[in-house]
Amino acid sequence: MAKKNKTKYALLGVLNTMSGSGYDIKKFCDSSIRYFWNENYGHIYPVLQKMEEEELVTKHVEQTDGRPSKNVYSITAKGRAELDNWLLMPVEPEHGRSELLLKIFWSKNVPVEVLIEKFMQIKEVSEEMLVQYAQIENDLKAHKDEIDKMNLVLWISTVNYGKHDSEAKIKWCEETIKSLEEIED
Amino acid sequence: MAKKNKTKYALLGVLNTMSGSGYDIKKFCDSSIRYFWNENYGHIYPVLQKMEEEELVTKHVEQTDGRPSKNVYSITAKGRAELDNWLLMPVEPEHGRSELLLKIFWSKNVPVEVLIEKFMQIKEVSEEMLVQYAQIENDLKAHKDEIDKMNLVLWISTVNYGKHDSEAKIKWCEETIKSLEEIED
DNA sequence: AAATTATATATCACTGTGATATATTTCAAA
DNA sequence: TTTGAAATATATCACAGTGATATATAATTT
Repeated sequence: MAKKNKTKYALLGVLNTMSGSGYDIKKFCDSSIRYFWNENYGHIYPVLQKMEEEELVTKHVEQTDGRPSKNVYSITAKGRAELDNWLLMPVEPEHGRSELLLKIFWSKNVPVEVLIEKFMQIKEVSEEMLVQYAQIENDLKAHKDEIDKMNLVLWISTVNYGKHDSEAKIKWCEETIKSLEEIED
Repeated sequence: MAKKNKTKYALLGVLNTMSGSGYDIKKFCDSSIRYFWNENYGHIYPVLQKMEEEELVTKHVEQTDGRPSKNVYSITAKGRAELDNWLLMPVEPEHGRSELLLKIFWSKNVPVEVLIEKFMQIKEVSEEMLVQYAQIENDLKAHKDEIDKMNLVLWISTVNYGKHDSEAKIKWCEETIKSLEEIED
């Protein structure tokens, strides 16, 4: 019927690593999985409440003075089972919507020089991303003694995905620019 | 505030090529841009209505016997201007959510053999995609005399994106499988 | 002292998704 | 031949996801 709720699994994954509030979860996401997954409060809070009802997590309220009291969530055995089960299920095919490709597809009346300029910009952004991924990989390898062996391989694999993706985009831009230049003649 | 409506531009792009009903538009999308853009009726019909109100398209009702009467939409000068304007604007950065990478990130307790098996499956799917993209490219080149020169370059570029993307995934799978095998020892 | 950043939760309006409902024609297989 | 599947055509629902905004206060920086 509707799209399947994947935020649930992102939150279960975080809570399987640490207990924390919605705010803590958001911070964790932003600092670790942000390159391929982003969460926002508008979803975190309602999904946490729903998961509590489903007994996938438990809530305990921490009183603080001044600040709003903190709702600390922890994963339950049932939640862990749900996560493990999801991890083994095949990934649902992602149709995705690429605004970039949509624009290119409809751009026949855009002047060639403007298009070439745009592809050069895309190439530059991809080159910057490549530098960022290399940095993350270095950071991971620098802390390799503190990270679980298995996690290290998996986390480096996700970074590697980004590297291959950026490299592919760069090559694609170069090839497209070349064929656009051939039109101009 | 909310996410920006991109369906609008997809529909304007289609209607810039041909006039037609919601049904026609859906068919066009499924047969041309499906690899990077998918539209569904749940969105096409309300967005068409809204665009009519904004005078980006006009509707004329075609009576048919038996079947529901067909609402044929055509793009207006205002709609064409809106499309042209959007085409020149930079692409909004896509954060995207990759269920695949999310799963890998949380998979430290999944047995290594199971993970390797999963990566082999992903590799196979990417190899199949590569074949499909090659086929589309051949089809395009076979009809190159009927296609506008500029469109041919742009459409082949979008197919090429898919090819580079698949190739990158294949390489990534091979590398990850290799590093997973090294853990097993 | 003032301004900014960090902590913390909640809600709104909107976009996007995929299933389902409804109804008829046309064509092919049993 | 009739049964049924596929194509034509529109509409609607429940839910998922987004990003901005509202509301408060503490700690830190300027």
